Amino acid sequence: MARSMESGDGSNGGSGGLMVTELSHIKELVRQLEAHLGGSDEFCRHLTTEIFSLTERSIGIITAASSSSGLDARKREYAGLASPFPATPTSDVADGPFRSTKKRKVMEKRKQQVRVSSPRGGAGENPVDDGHSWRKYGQKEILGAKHPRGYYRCTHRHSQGCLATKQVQRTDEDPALFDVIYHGDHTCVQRPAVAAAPEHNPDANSFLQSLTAGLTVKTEGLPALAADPRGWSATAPFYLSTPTPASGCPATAERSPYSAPSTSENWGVSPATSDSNHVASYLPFEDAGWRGQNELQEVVSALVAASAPPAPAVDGLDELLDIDDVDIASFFA
DNA sequence: ACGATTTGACCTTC
DNA sequence: GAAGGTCAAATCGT
Repeated sequence: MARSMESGDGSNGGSGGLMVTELSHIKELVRQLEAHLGGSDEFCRHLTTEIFSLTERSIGIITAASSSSGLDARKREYAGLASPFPATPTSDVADGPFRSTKKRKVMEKRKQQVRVSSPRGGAGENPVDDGHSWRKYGQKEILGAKHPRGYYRCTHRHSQGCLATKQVQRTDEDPALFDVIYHGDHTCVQRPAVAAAPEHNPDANSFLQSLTAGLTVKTEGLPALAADPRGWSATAPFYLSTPTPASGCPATAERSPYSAPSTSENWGVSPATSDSNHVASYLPFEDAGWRGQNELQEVVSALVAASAPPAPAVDGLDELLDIDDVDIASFFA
């Protein structure tokens, strides 16, 4: 979908309208579903409400992205949707790529926060491979957090001056989930080994088909991920991300928008054996075209999470319900 | 031997 | 001074 939204250099022009139409259709179907459900199943009703809200939100995002310059959307992305945490105070000022002292590194301002699951359902030490090769350079116990935060920088930092970094921290509430904060853009060259599956999705129907595929994979391959209590999106195990303008750095370039990985073990992992040849599988940050797409990704991811059947455990359901009440309210605040 | 990880020290910001 | 981010020597894995 992201790809269909891309429509050249990030304008969301043509296909956006189609998508809005299709999303409106989803809305209507959900409304009908809700009507059919009556009062029979509270959880199902909750889900329909959730899906309805997210669909509306998606429409809003598409509309906004296609009618406005990127600034506002990006501000929103940083301020509310993606990052519940205050911006790193030291990250505002640009600086040279290298320094000679131990002066604190000044990060690029661009920042993206996502939540990812462990590829082994929580057993893995690290979240799923995001397609870039990272080198760990530090770990720190964080006050109030149960798990330490790992600091990673791009493997090609020295060879290519790539300044991308990320911080990975296991969430307190669910050890299977990781909070990943990305700083800076990859400027390194990491040639994608494969450009998986659907090459292009020209219209919203493709988007919906792929969304369905994503839902299936999500449901079958991984434990249900509840919508986040703090308004995070649970990053679904499929790629909704998107290709960036052709002029972008190869590391951030092409990938099919949502090639659904087949298992929880291998999704997002490059088939290449060399760590420097990872597929640019999902791109937490990028220019123009990504802006609104990312928001939509979050929306769809959350939609997927909300649509996934809850784990058998009953308490999970209660938690989910509580969480989503807050989440929904925040959407329209 | 080389690259990645670990970990304590150091640095910056608040 | 506390907390978070980074450095770099030591260590580990291949």
